[in-house]
Amino acid sequence: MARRKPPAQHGGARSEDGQAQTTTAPPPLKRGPWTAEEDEVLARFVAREGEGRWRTLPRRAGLLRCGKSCRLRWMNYLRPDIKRGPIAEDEEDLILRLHRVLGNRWSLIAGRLPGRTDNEIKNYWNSHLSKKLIAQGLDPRTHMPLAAAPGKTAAAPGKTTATPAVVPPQPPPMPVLPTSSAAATGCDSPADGGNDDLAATMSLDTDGFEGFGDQLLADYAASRGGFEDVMGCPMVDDDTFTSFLDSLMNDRQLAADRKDVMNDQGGAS
DNA sequence: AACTTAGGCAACCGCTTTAAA
DNA sequence: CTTTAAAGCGGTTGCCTAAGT
Repeated sequence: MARRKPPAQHGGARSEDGQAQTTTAPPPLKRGPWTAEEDEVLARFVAREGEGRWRTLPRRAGLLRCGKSCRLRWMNYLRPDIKRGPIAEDEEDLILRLHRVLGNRWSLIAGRLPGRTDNEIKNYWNSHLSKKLIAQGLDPRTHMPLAAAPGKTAAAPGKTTATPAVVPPQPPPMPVLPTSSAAATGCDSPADGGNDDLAATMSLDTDGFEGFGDQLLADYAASRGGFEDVMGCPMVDDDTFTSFLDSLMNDRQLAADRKDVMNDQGGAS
């Protein structure tokens, strides 16, 4: 399935990055749904030449698509390791837990679900899981009870009897994310719509919020033998981060960690 | 049976980050 | 150090289909 507005003959030639083009009359790029033939051409080309150099790939492969489109098609559909079929219950549970920790970091979440793409998870979240949380009276962005969200008085749609099952009373901890290329620099960029935005939308005190996550990560990392602290951002390697995530996604561990942190903060501040 | 509405999802857009020149 | 190109990411769009009226 795939639809997009028809070629639209780009109102002013633009590159795949949306930047103005100055070069001479490029062939009109095809847009919209991919055909089986195009899929085959792309798959065969990538199998032969490997991934990368997406910008020049269409020309080399003989496709009338922009490189971005080729990359997306490959990443989200043609890659051989992509898992097909509905999201399993355990996968759904994992997504929920990861989202509670990571927020809308779809690529990071997808990285922990082998065979699933960020796009797939994002779509699944928006169409299924967010509604599921709302039905449980939880804010899908914060995983906090809707009624308790500051500035919001409205209860869940089906408010009356549908009280949330088990509600974590604290905000999700937000560690620095050193995994994957995008997060390789450690500190989250305020401009990437990541944790800072999330913190803001959670209407939480930012310092307390960050302190909470950092403190939790610090405690954890310390228990693992410590870590560097660069520019105020704890830096951990991928293994540590993975373990950290694992621990966060273990409810009992999470509860214990949170209790410790809350005790620390309650007594210190 | 015909029409309307809502859900699902692939693809595109715009922006940021990273790497190379 | 600055500029530019390439890649990656999250948000959004819009079509198809199923469900509802």
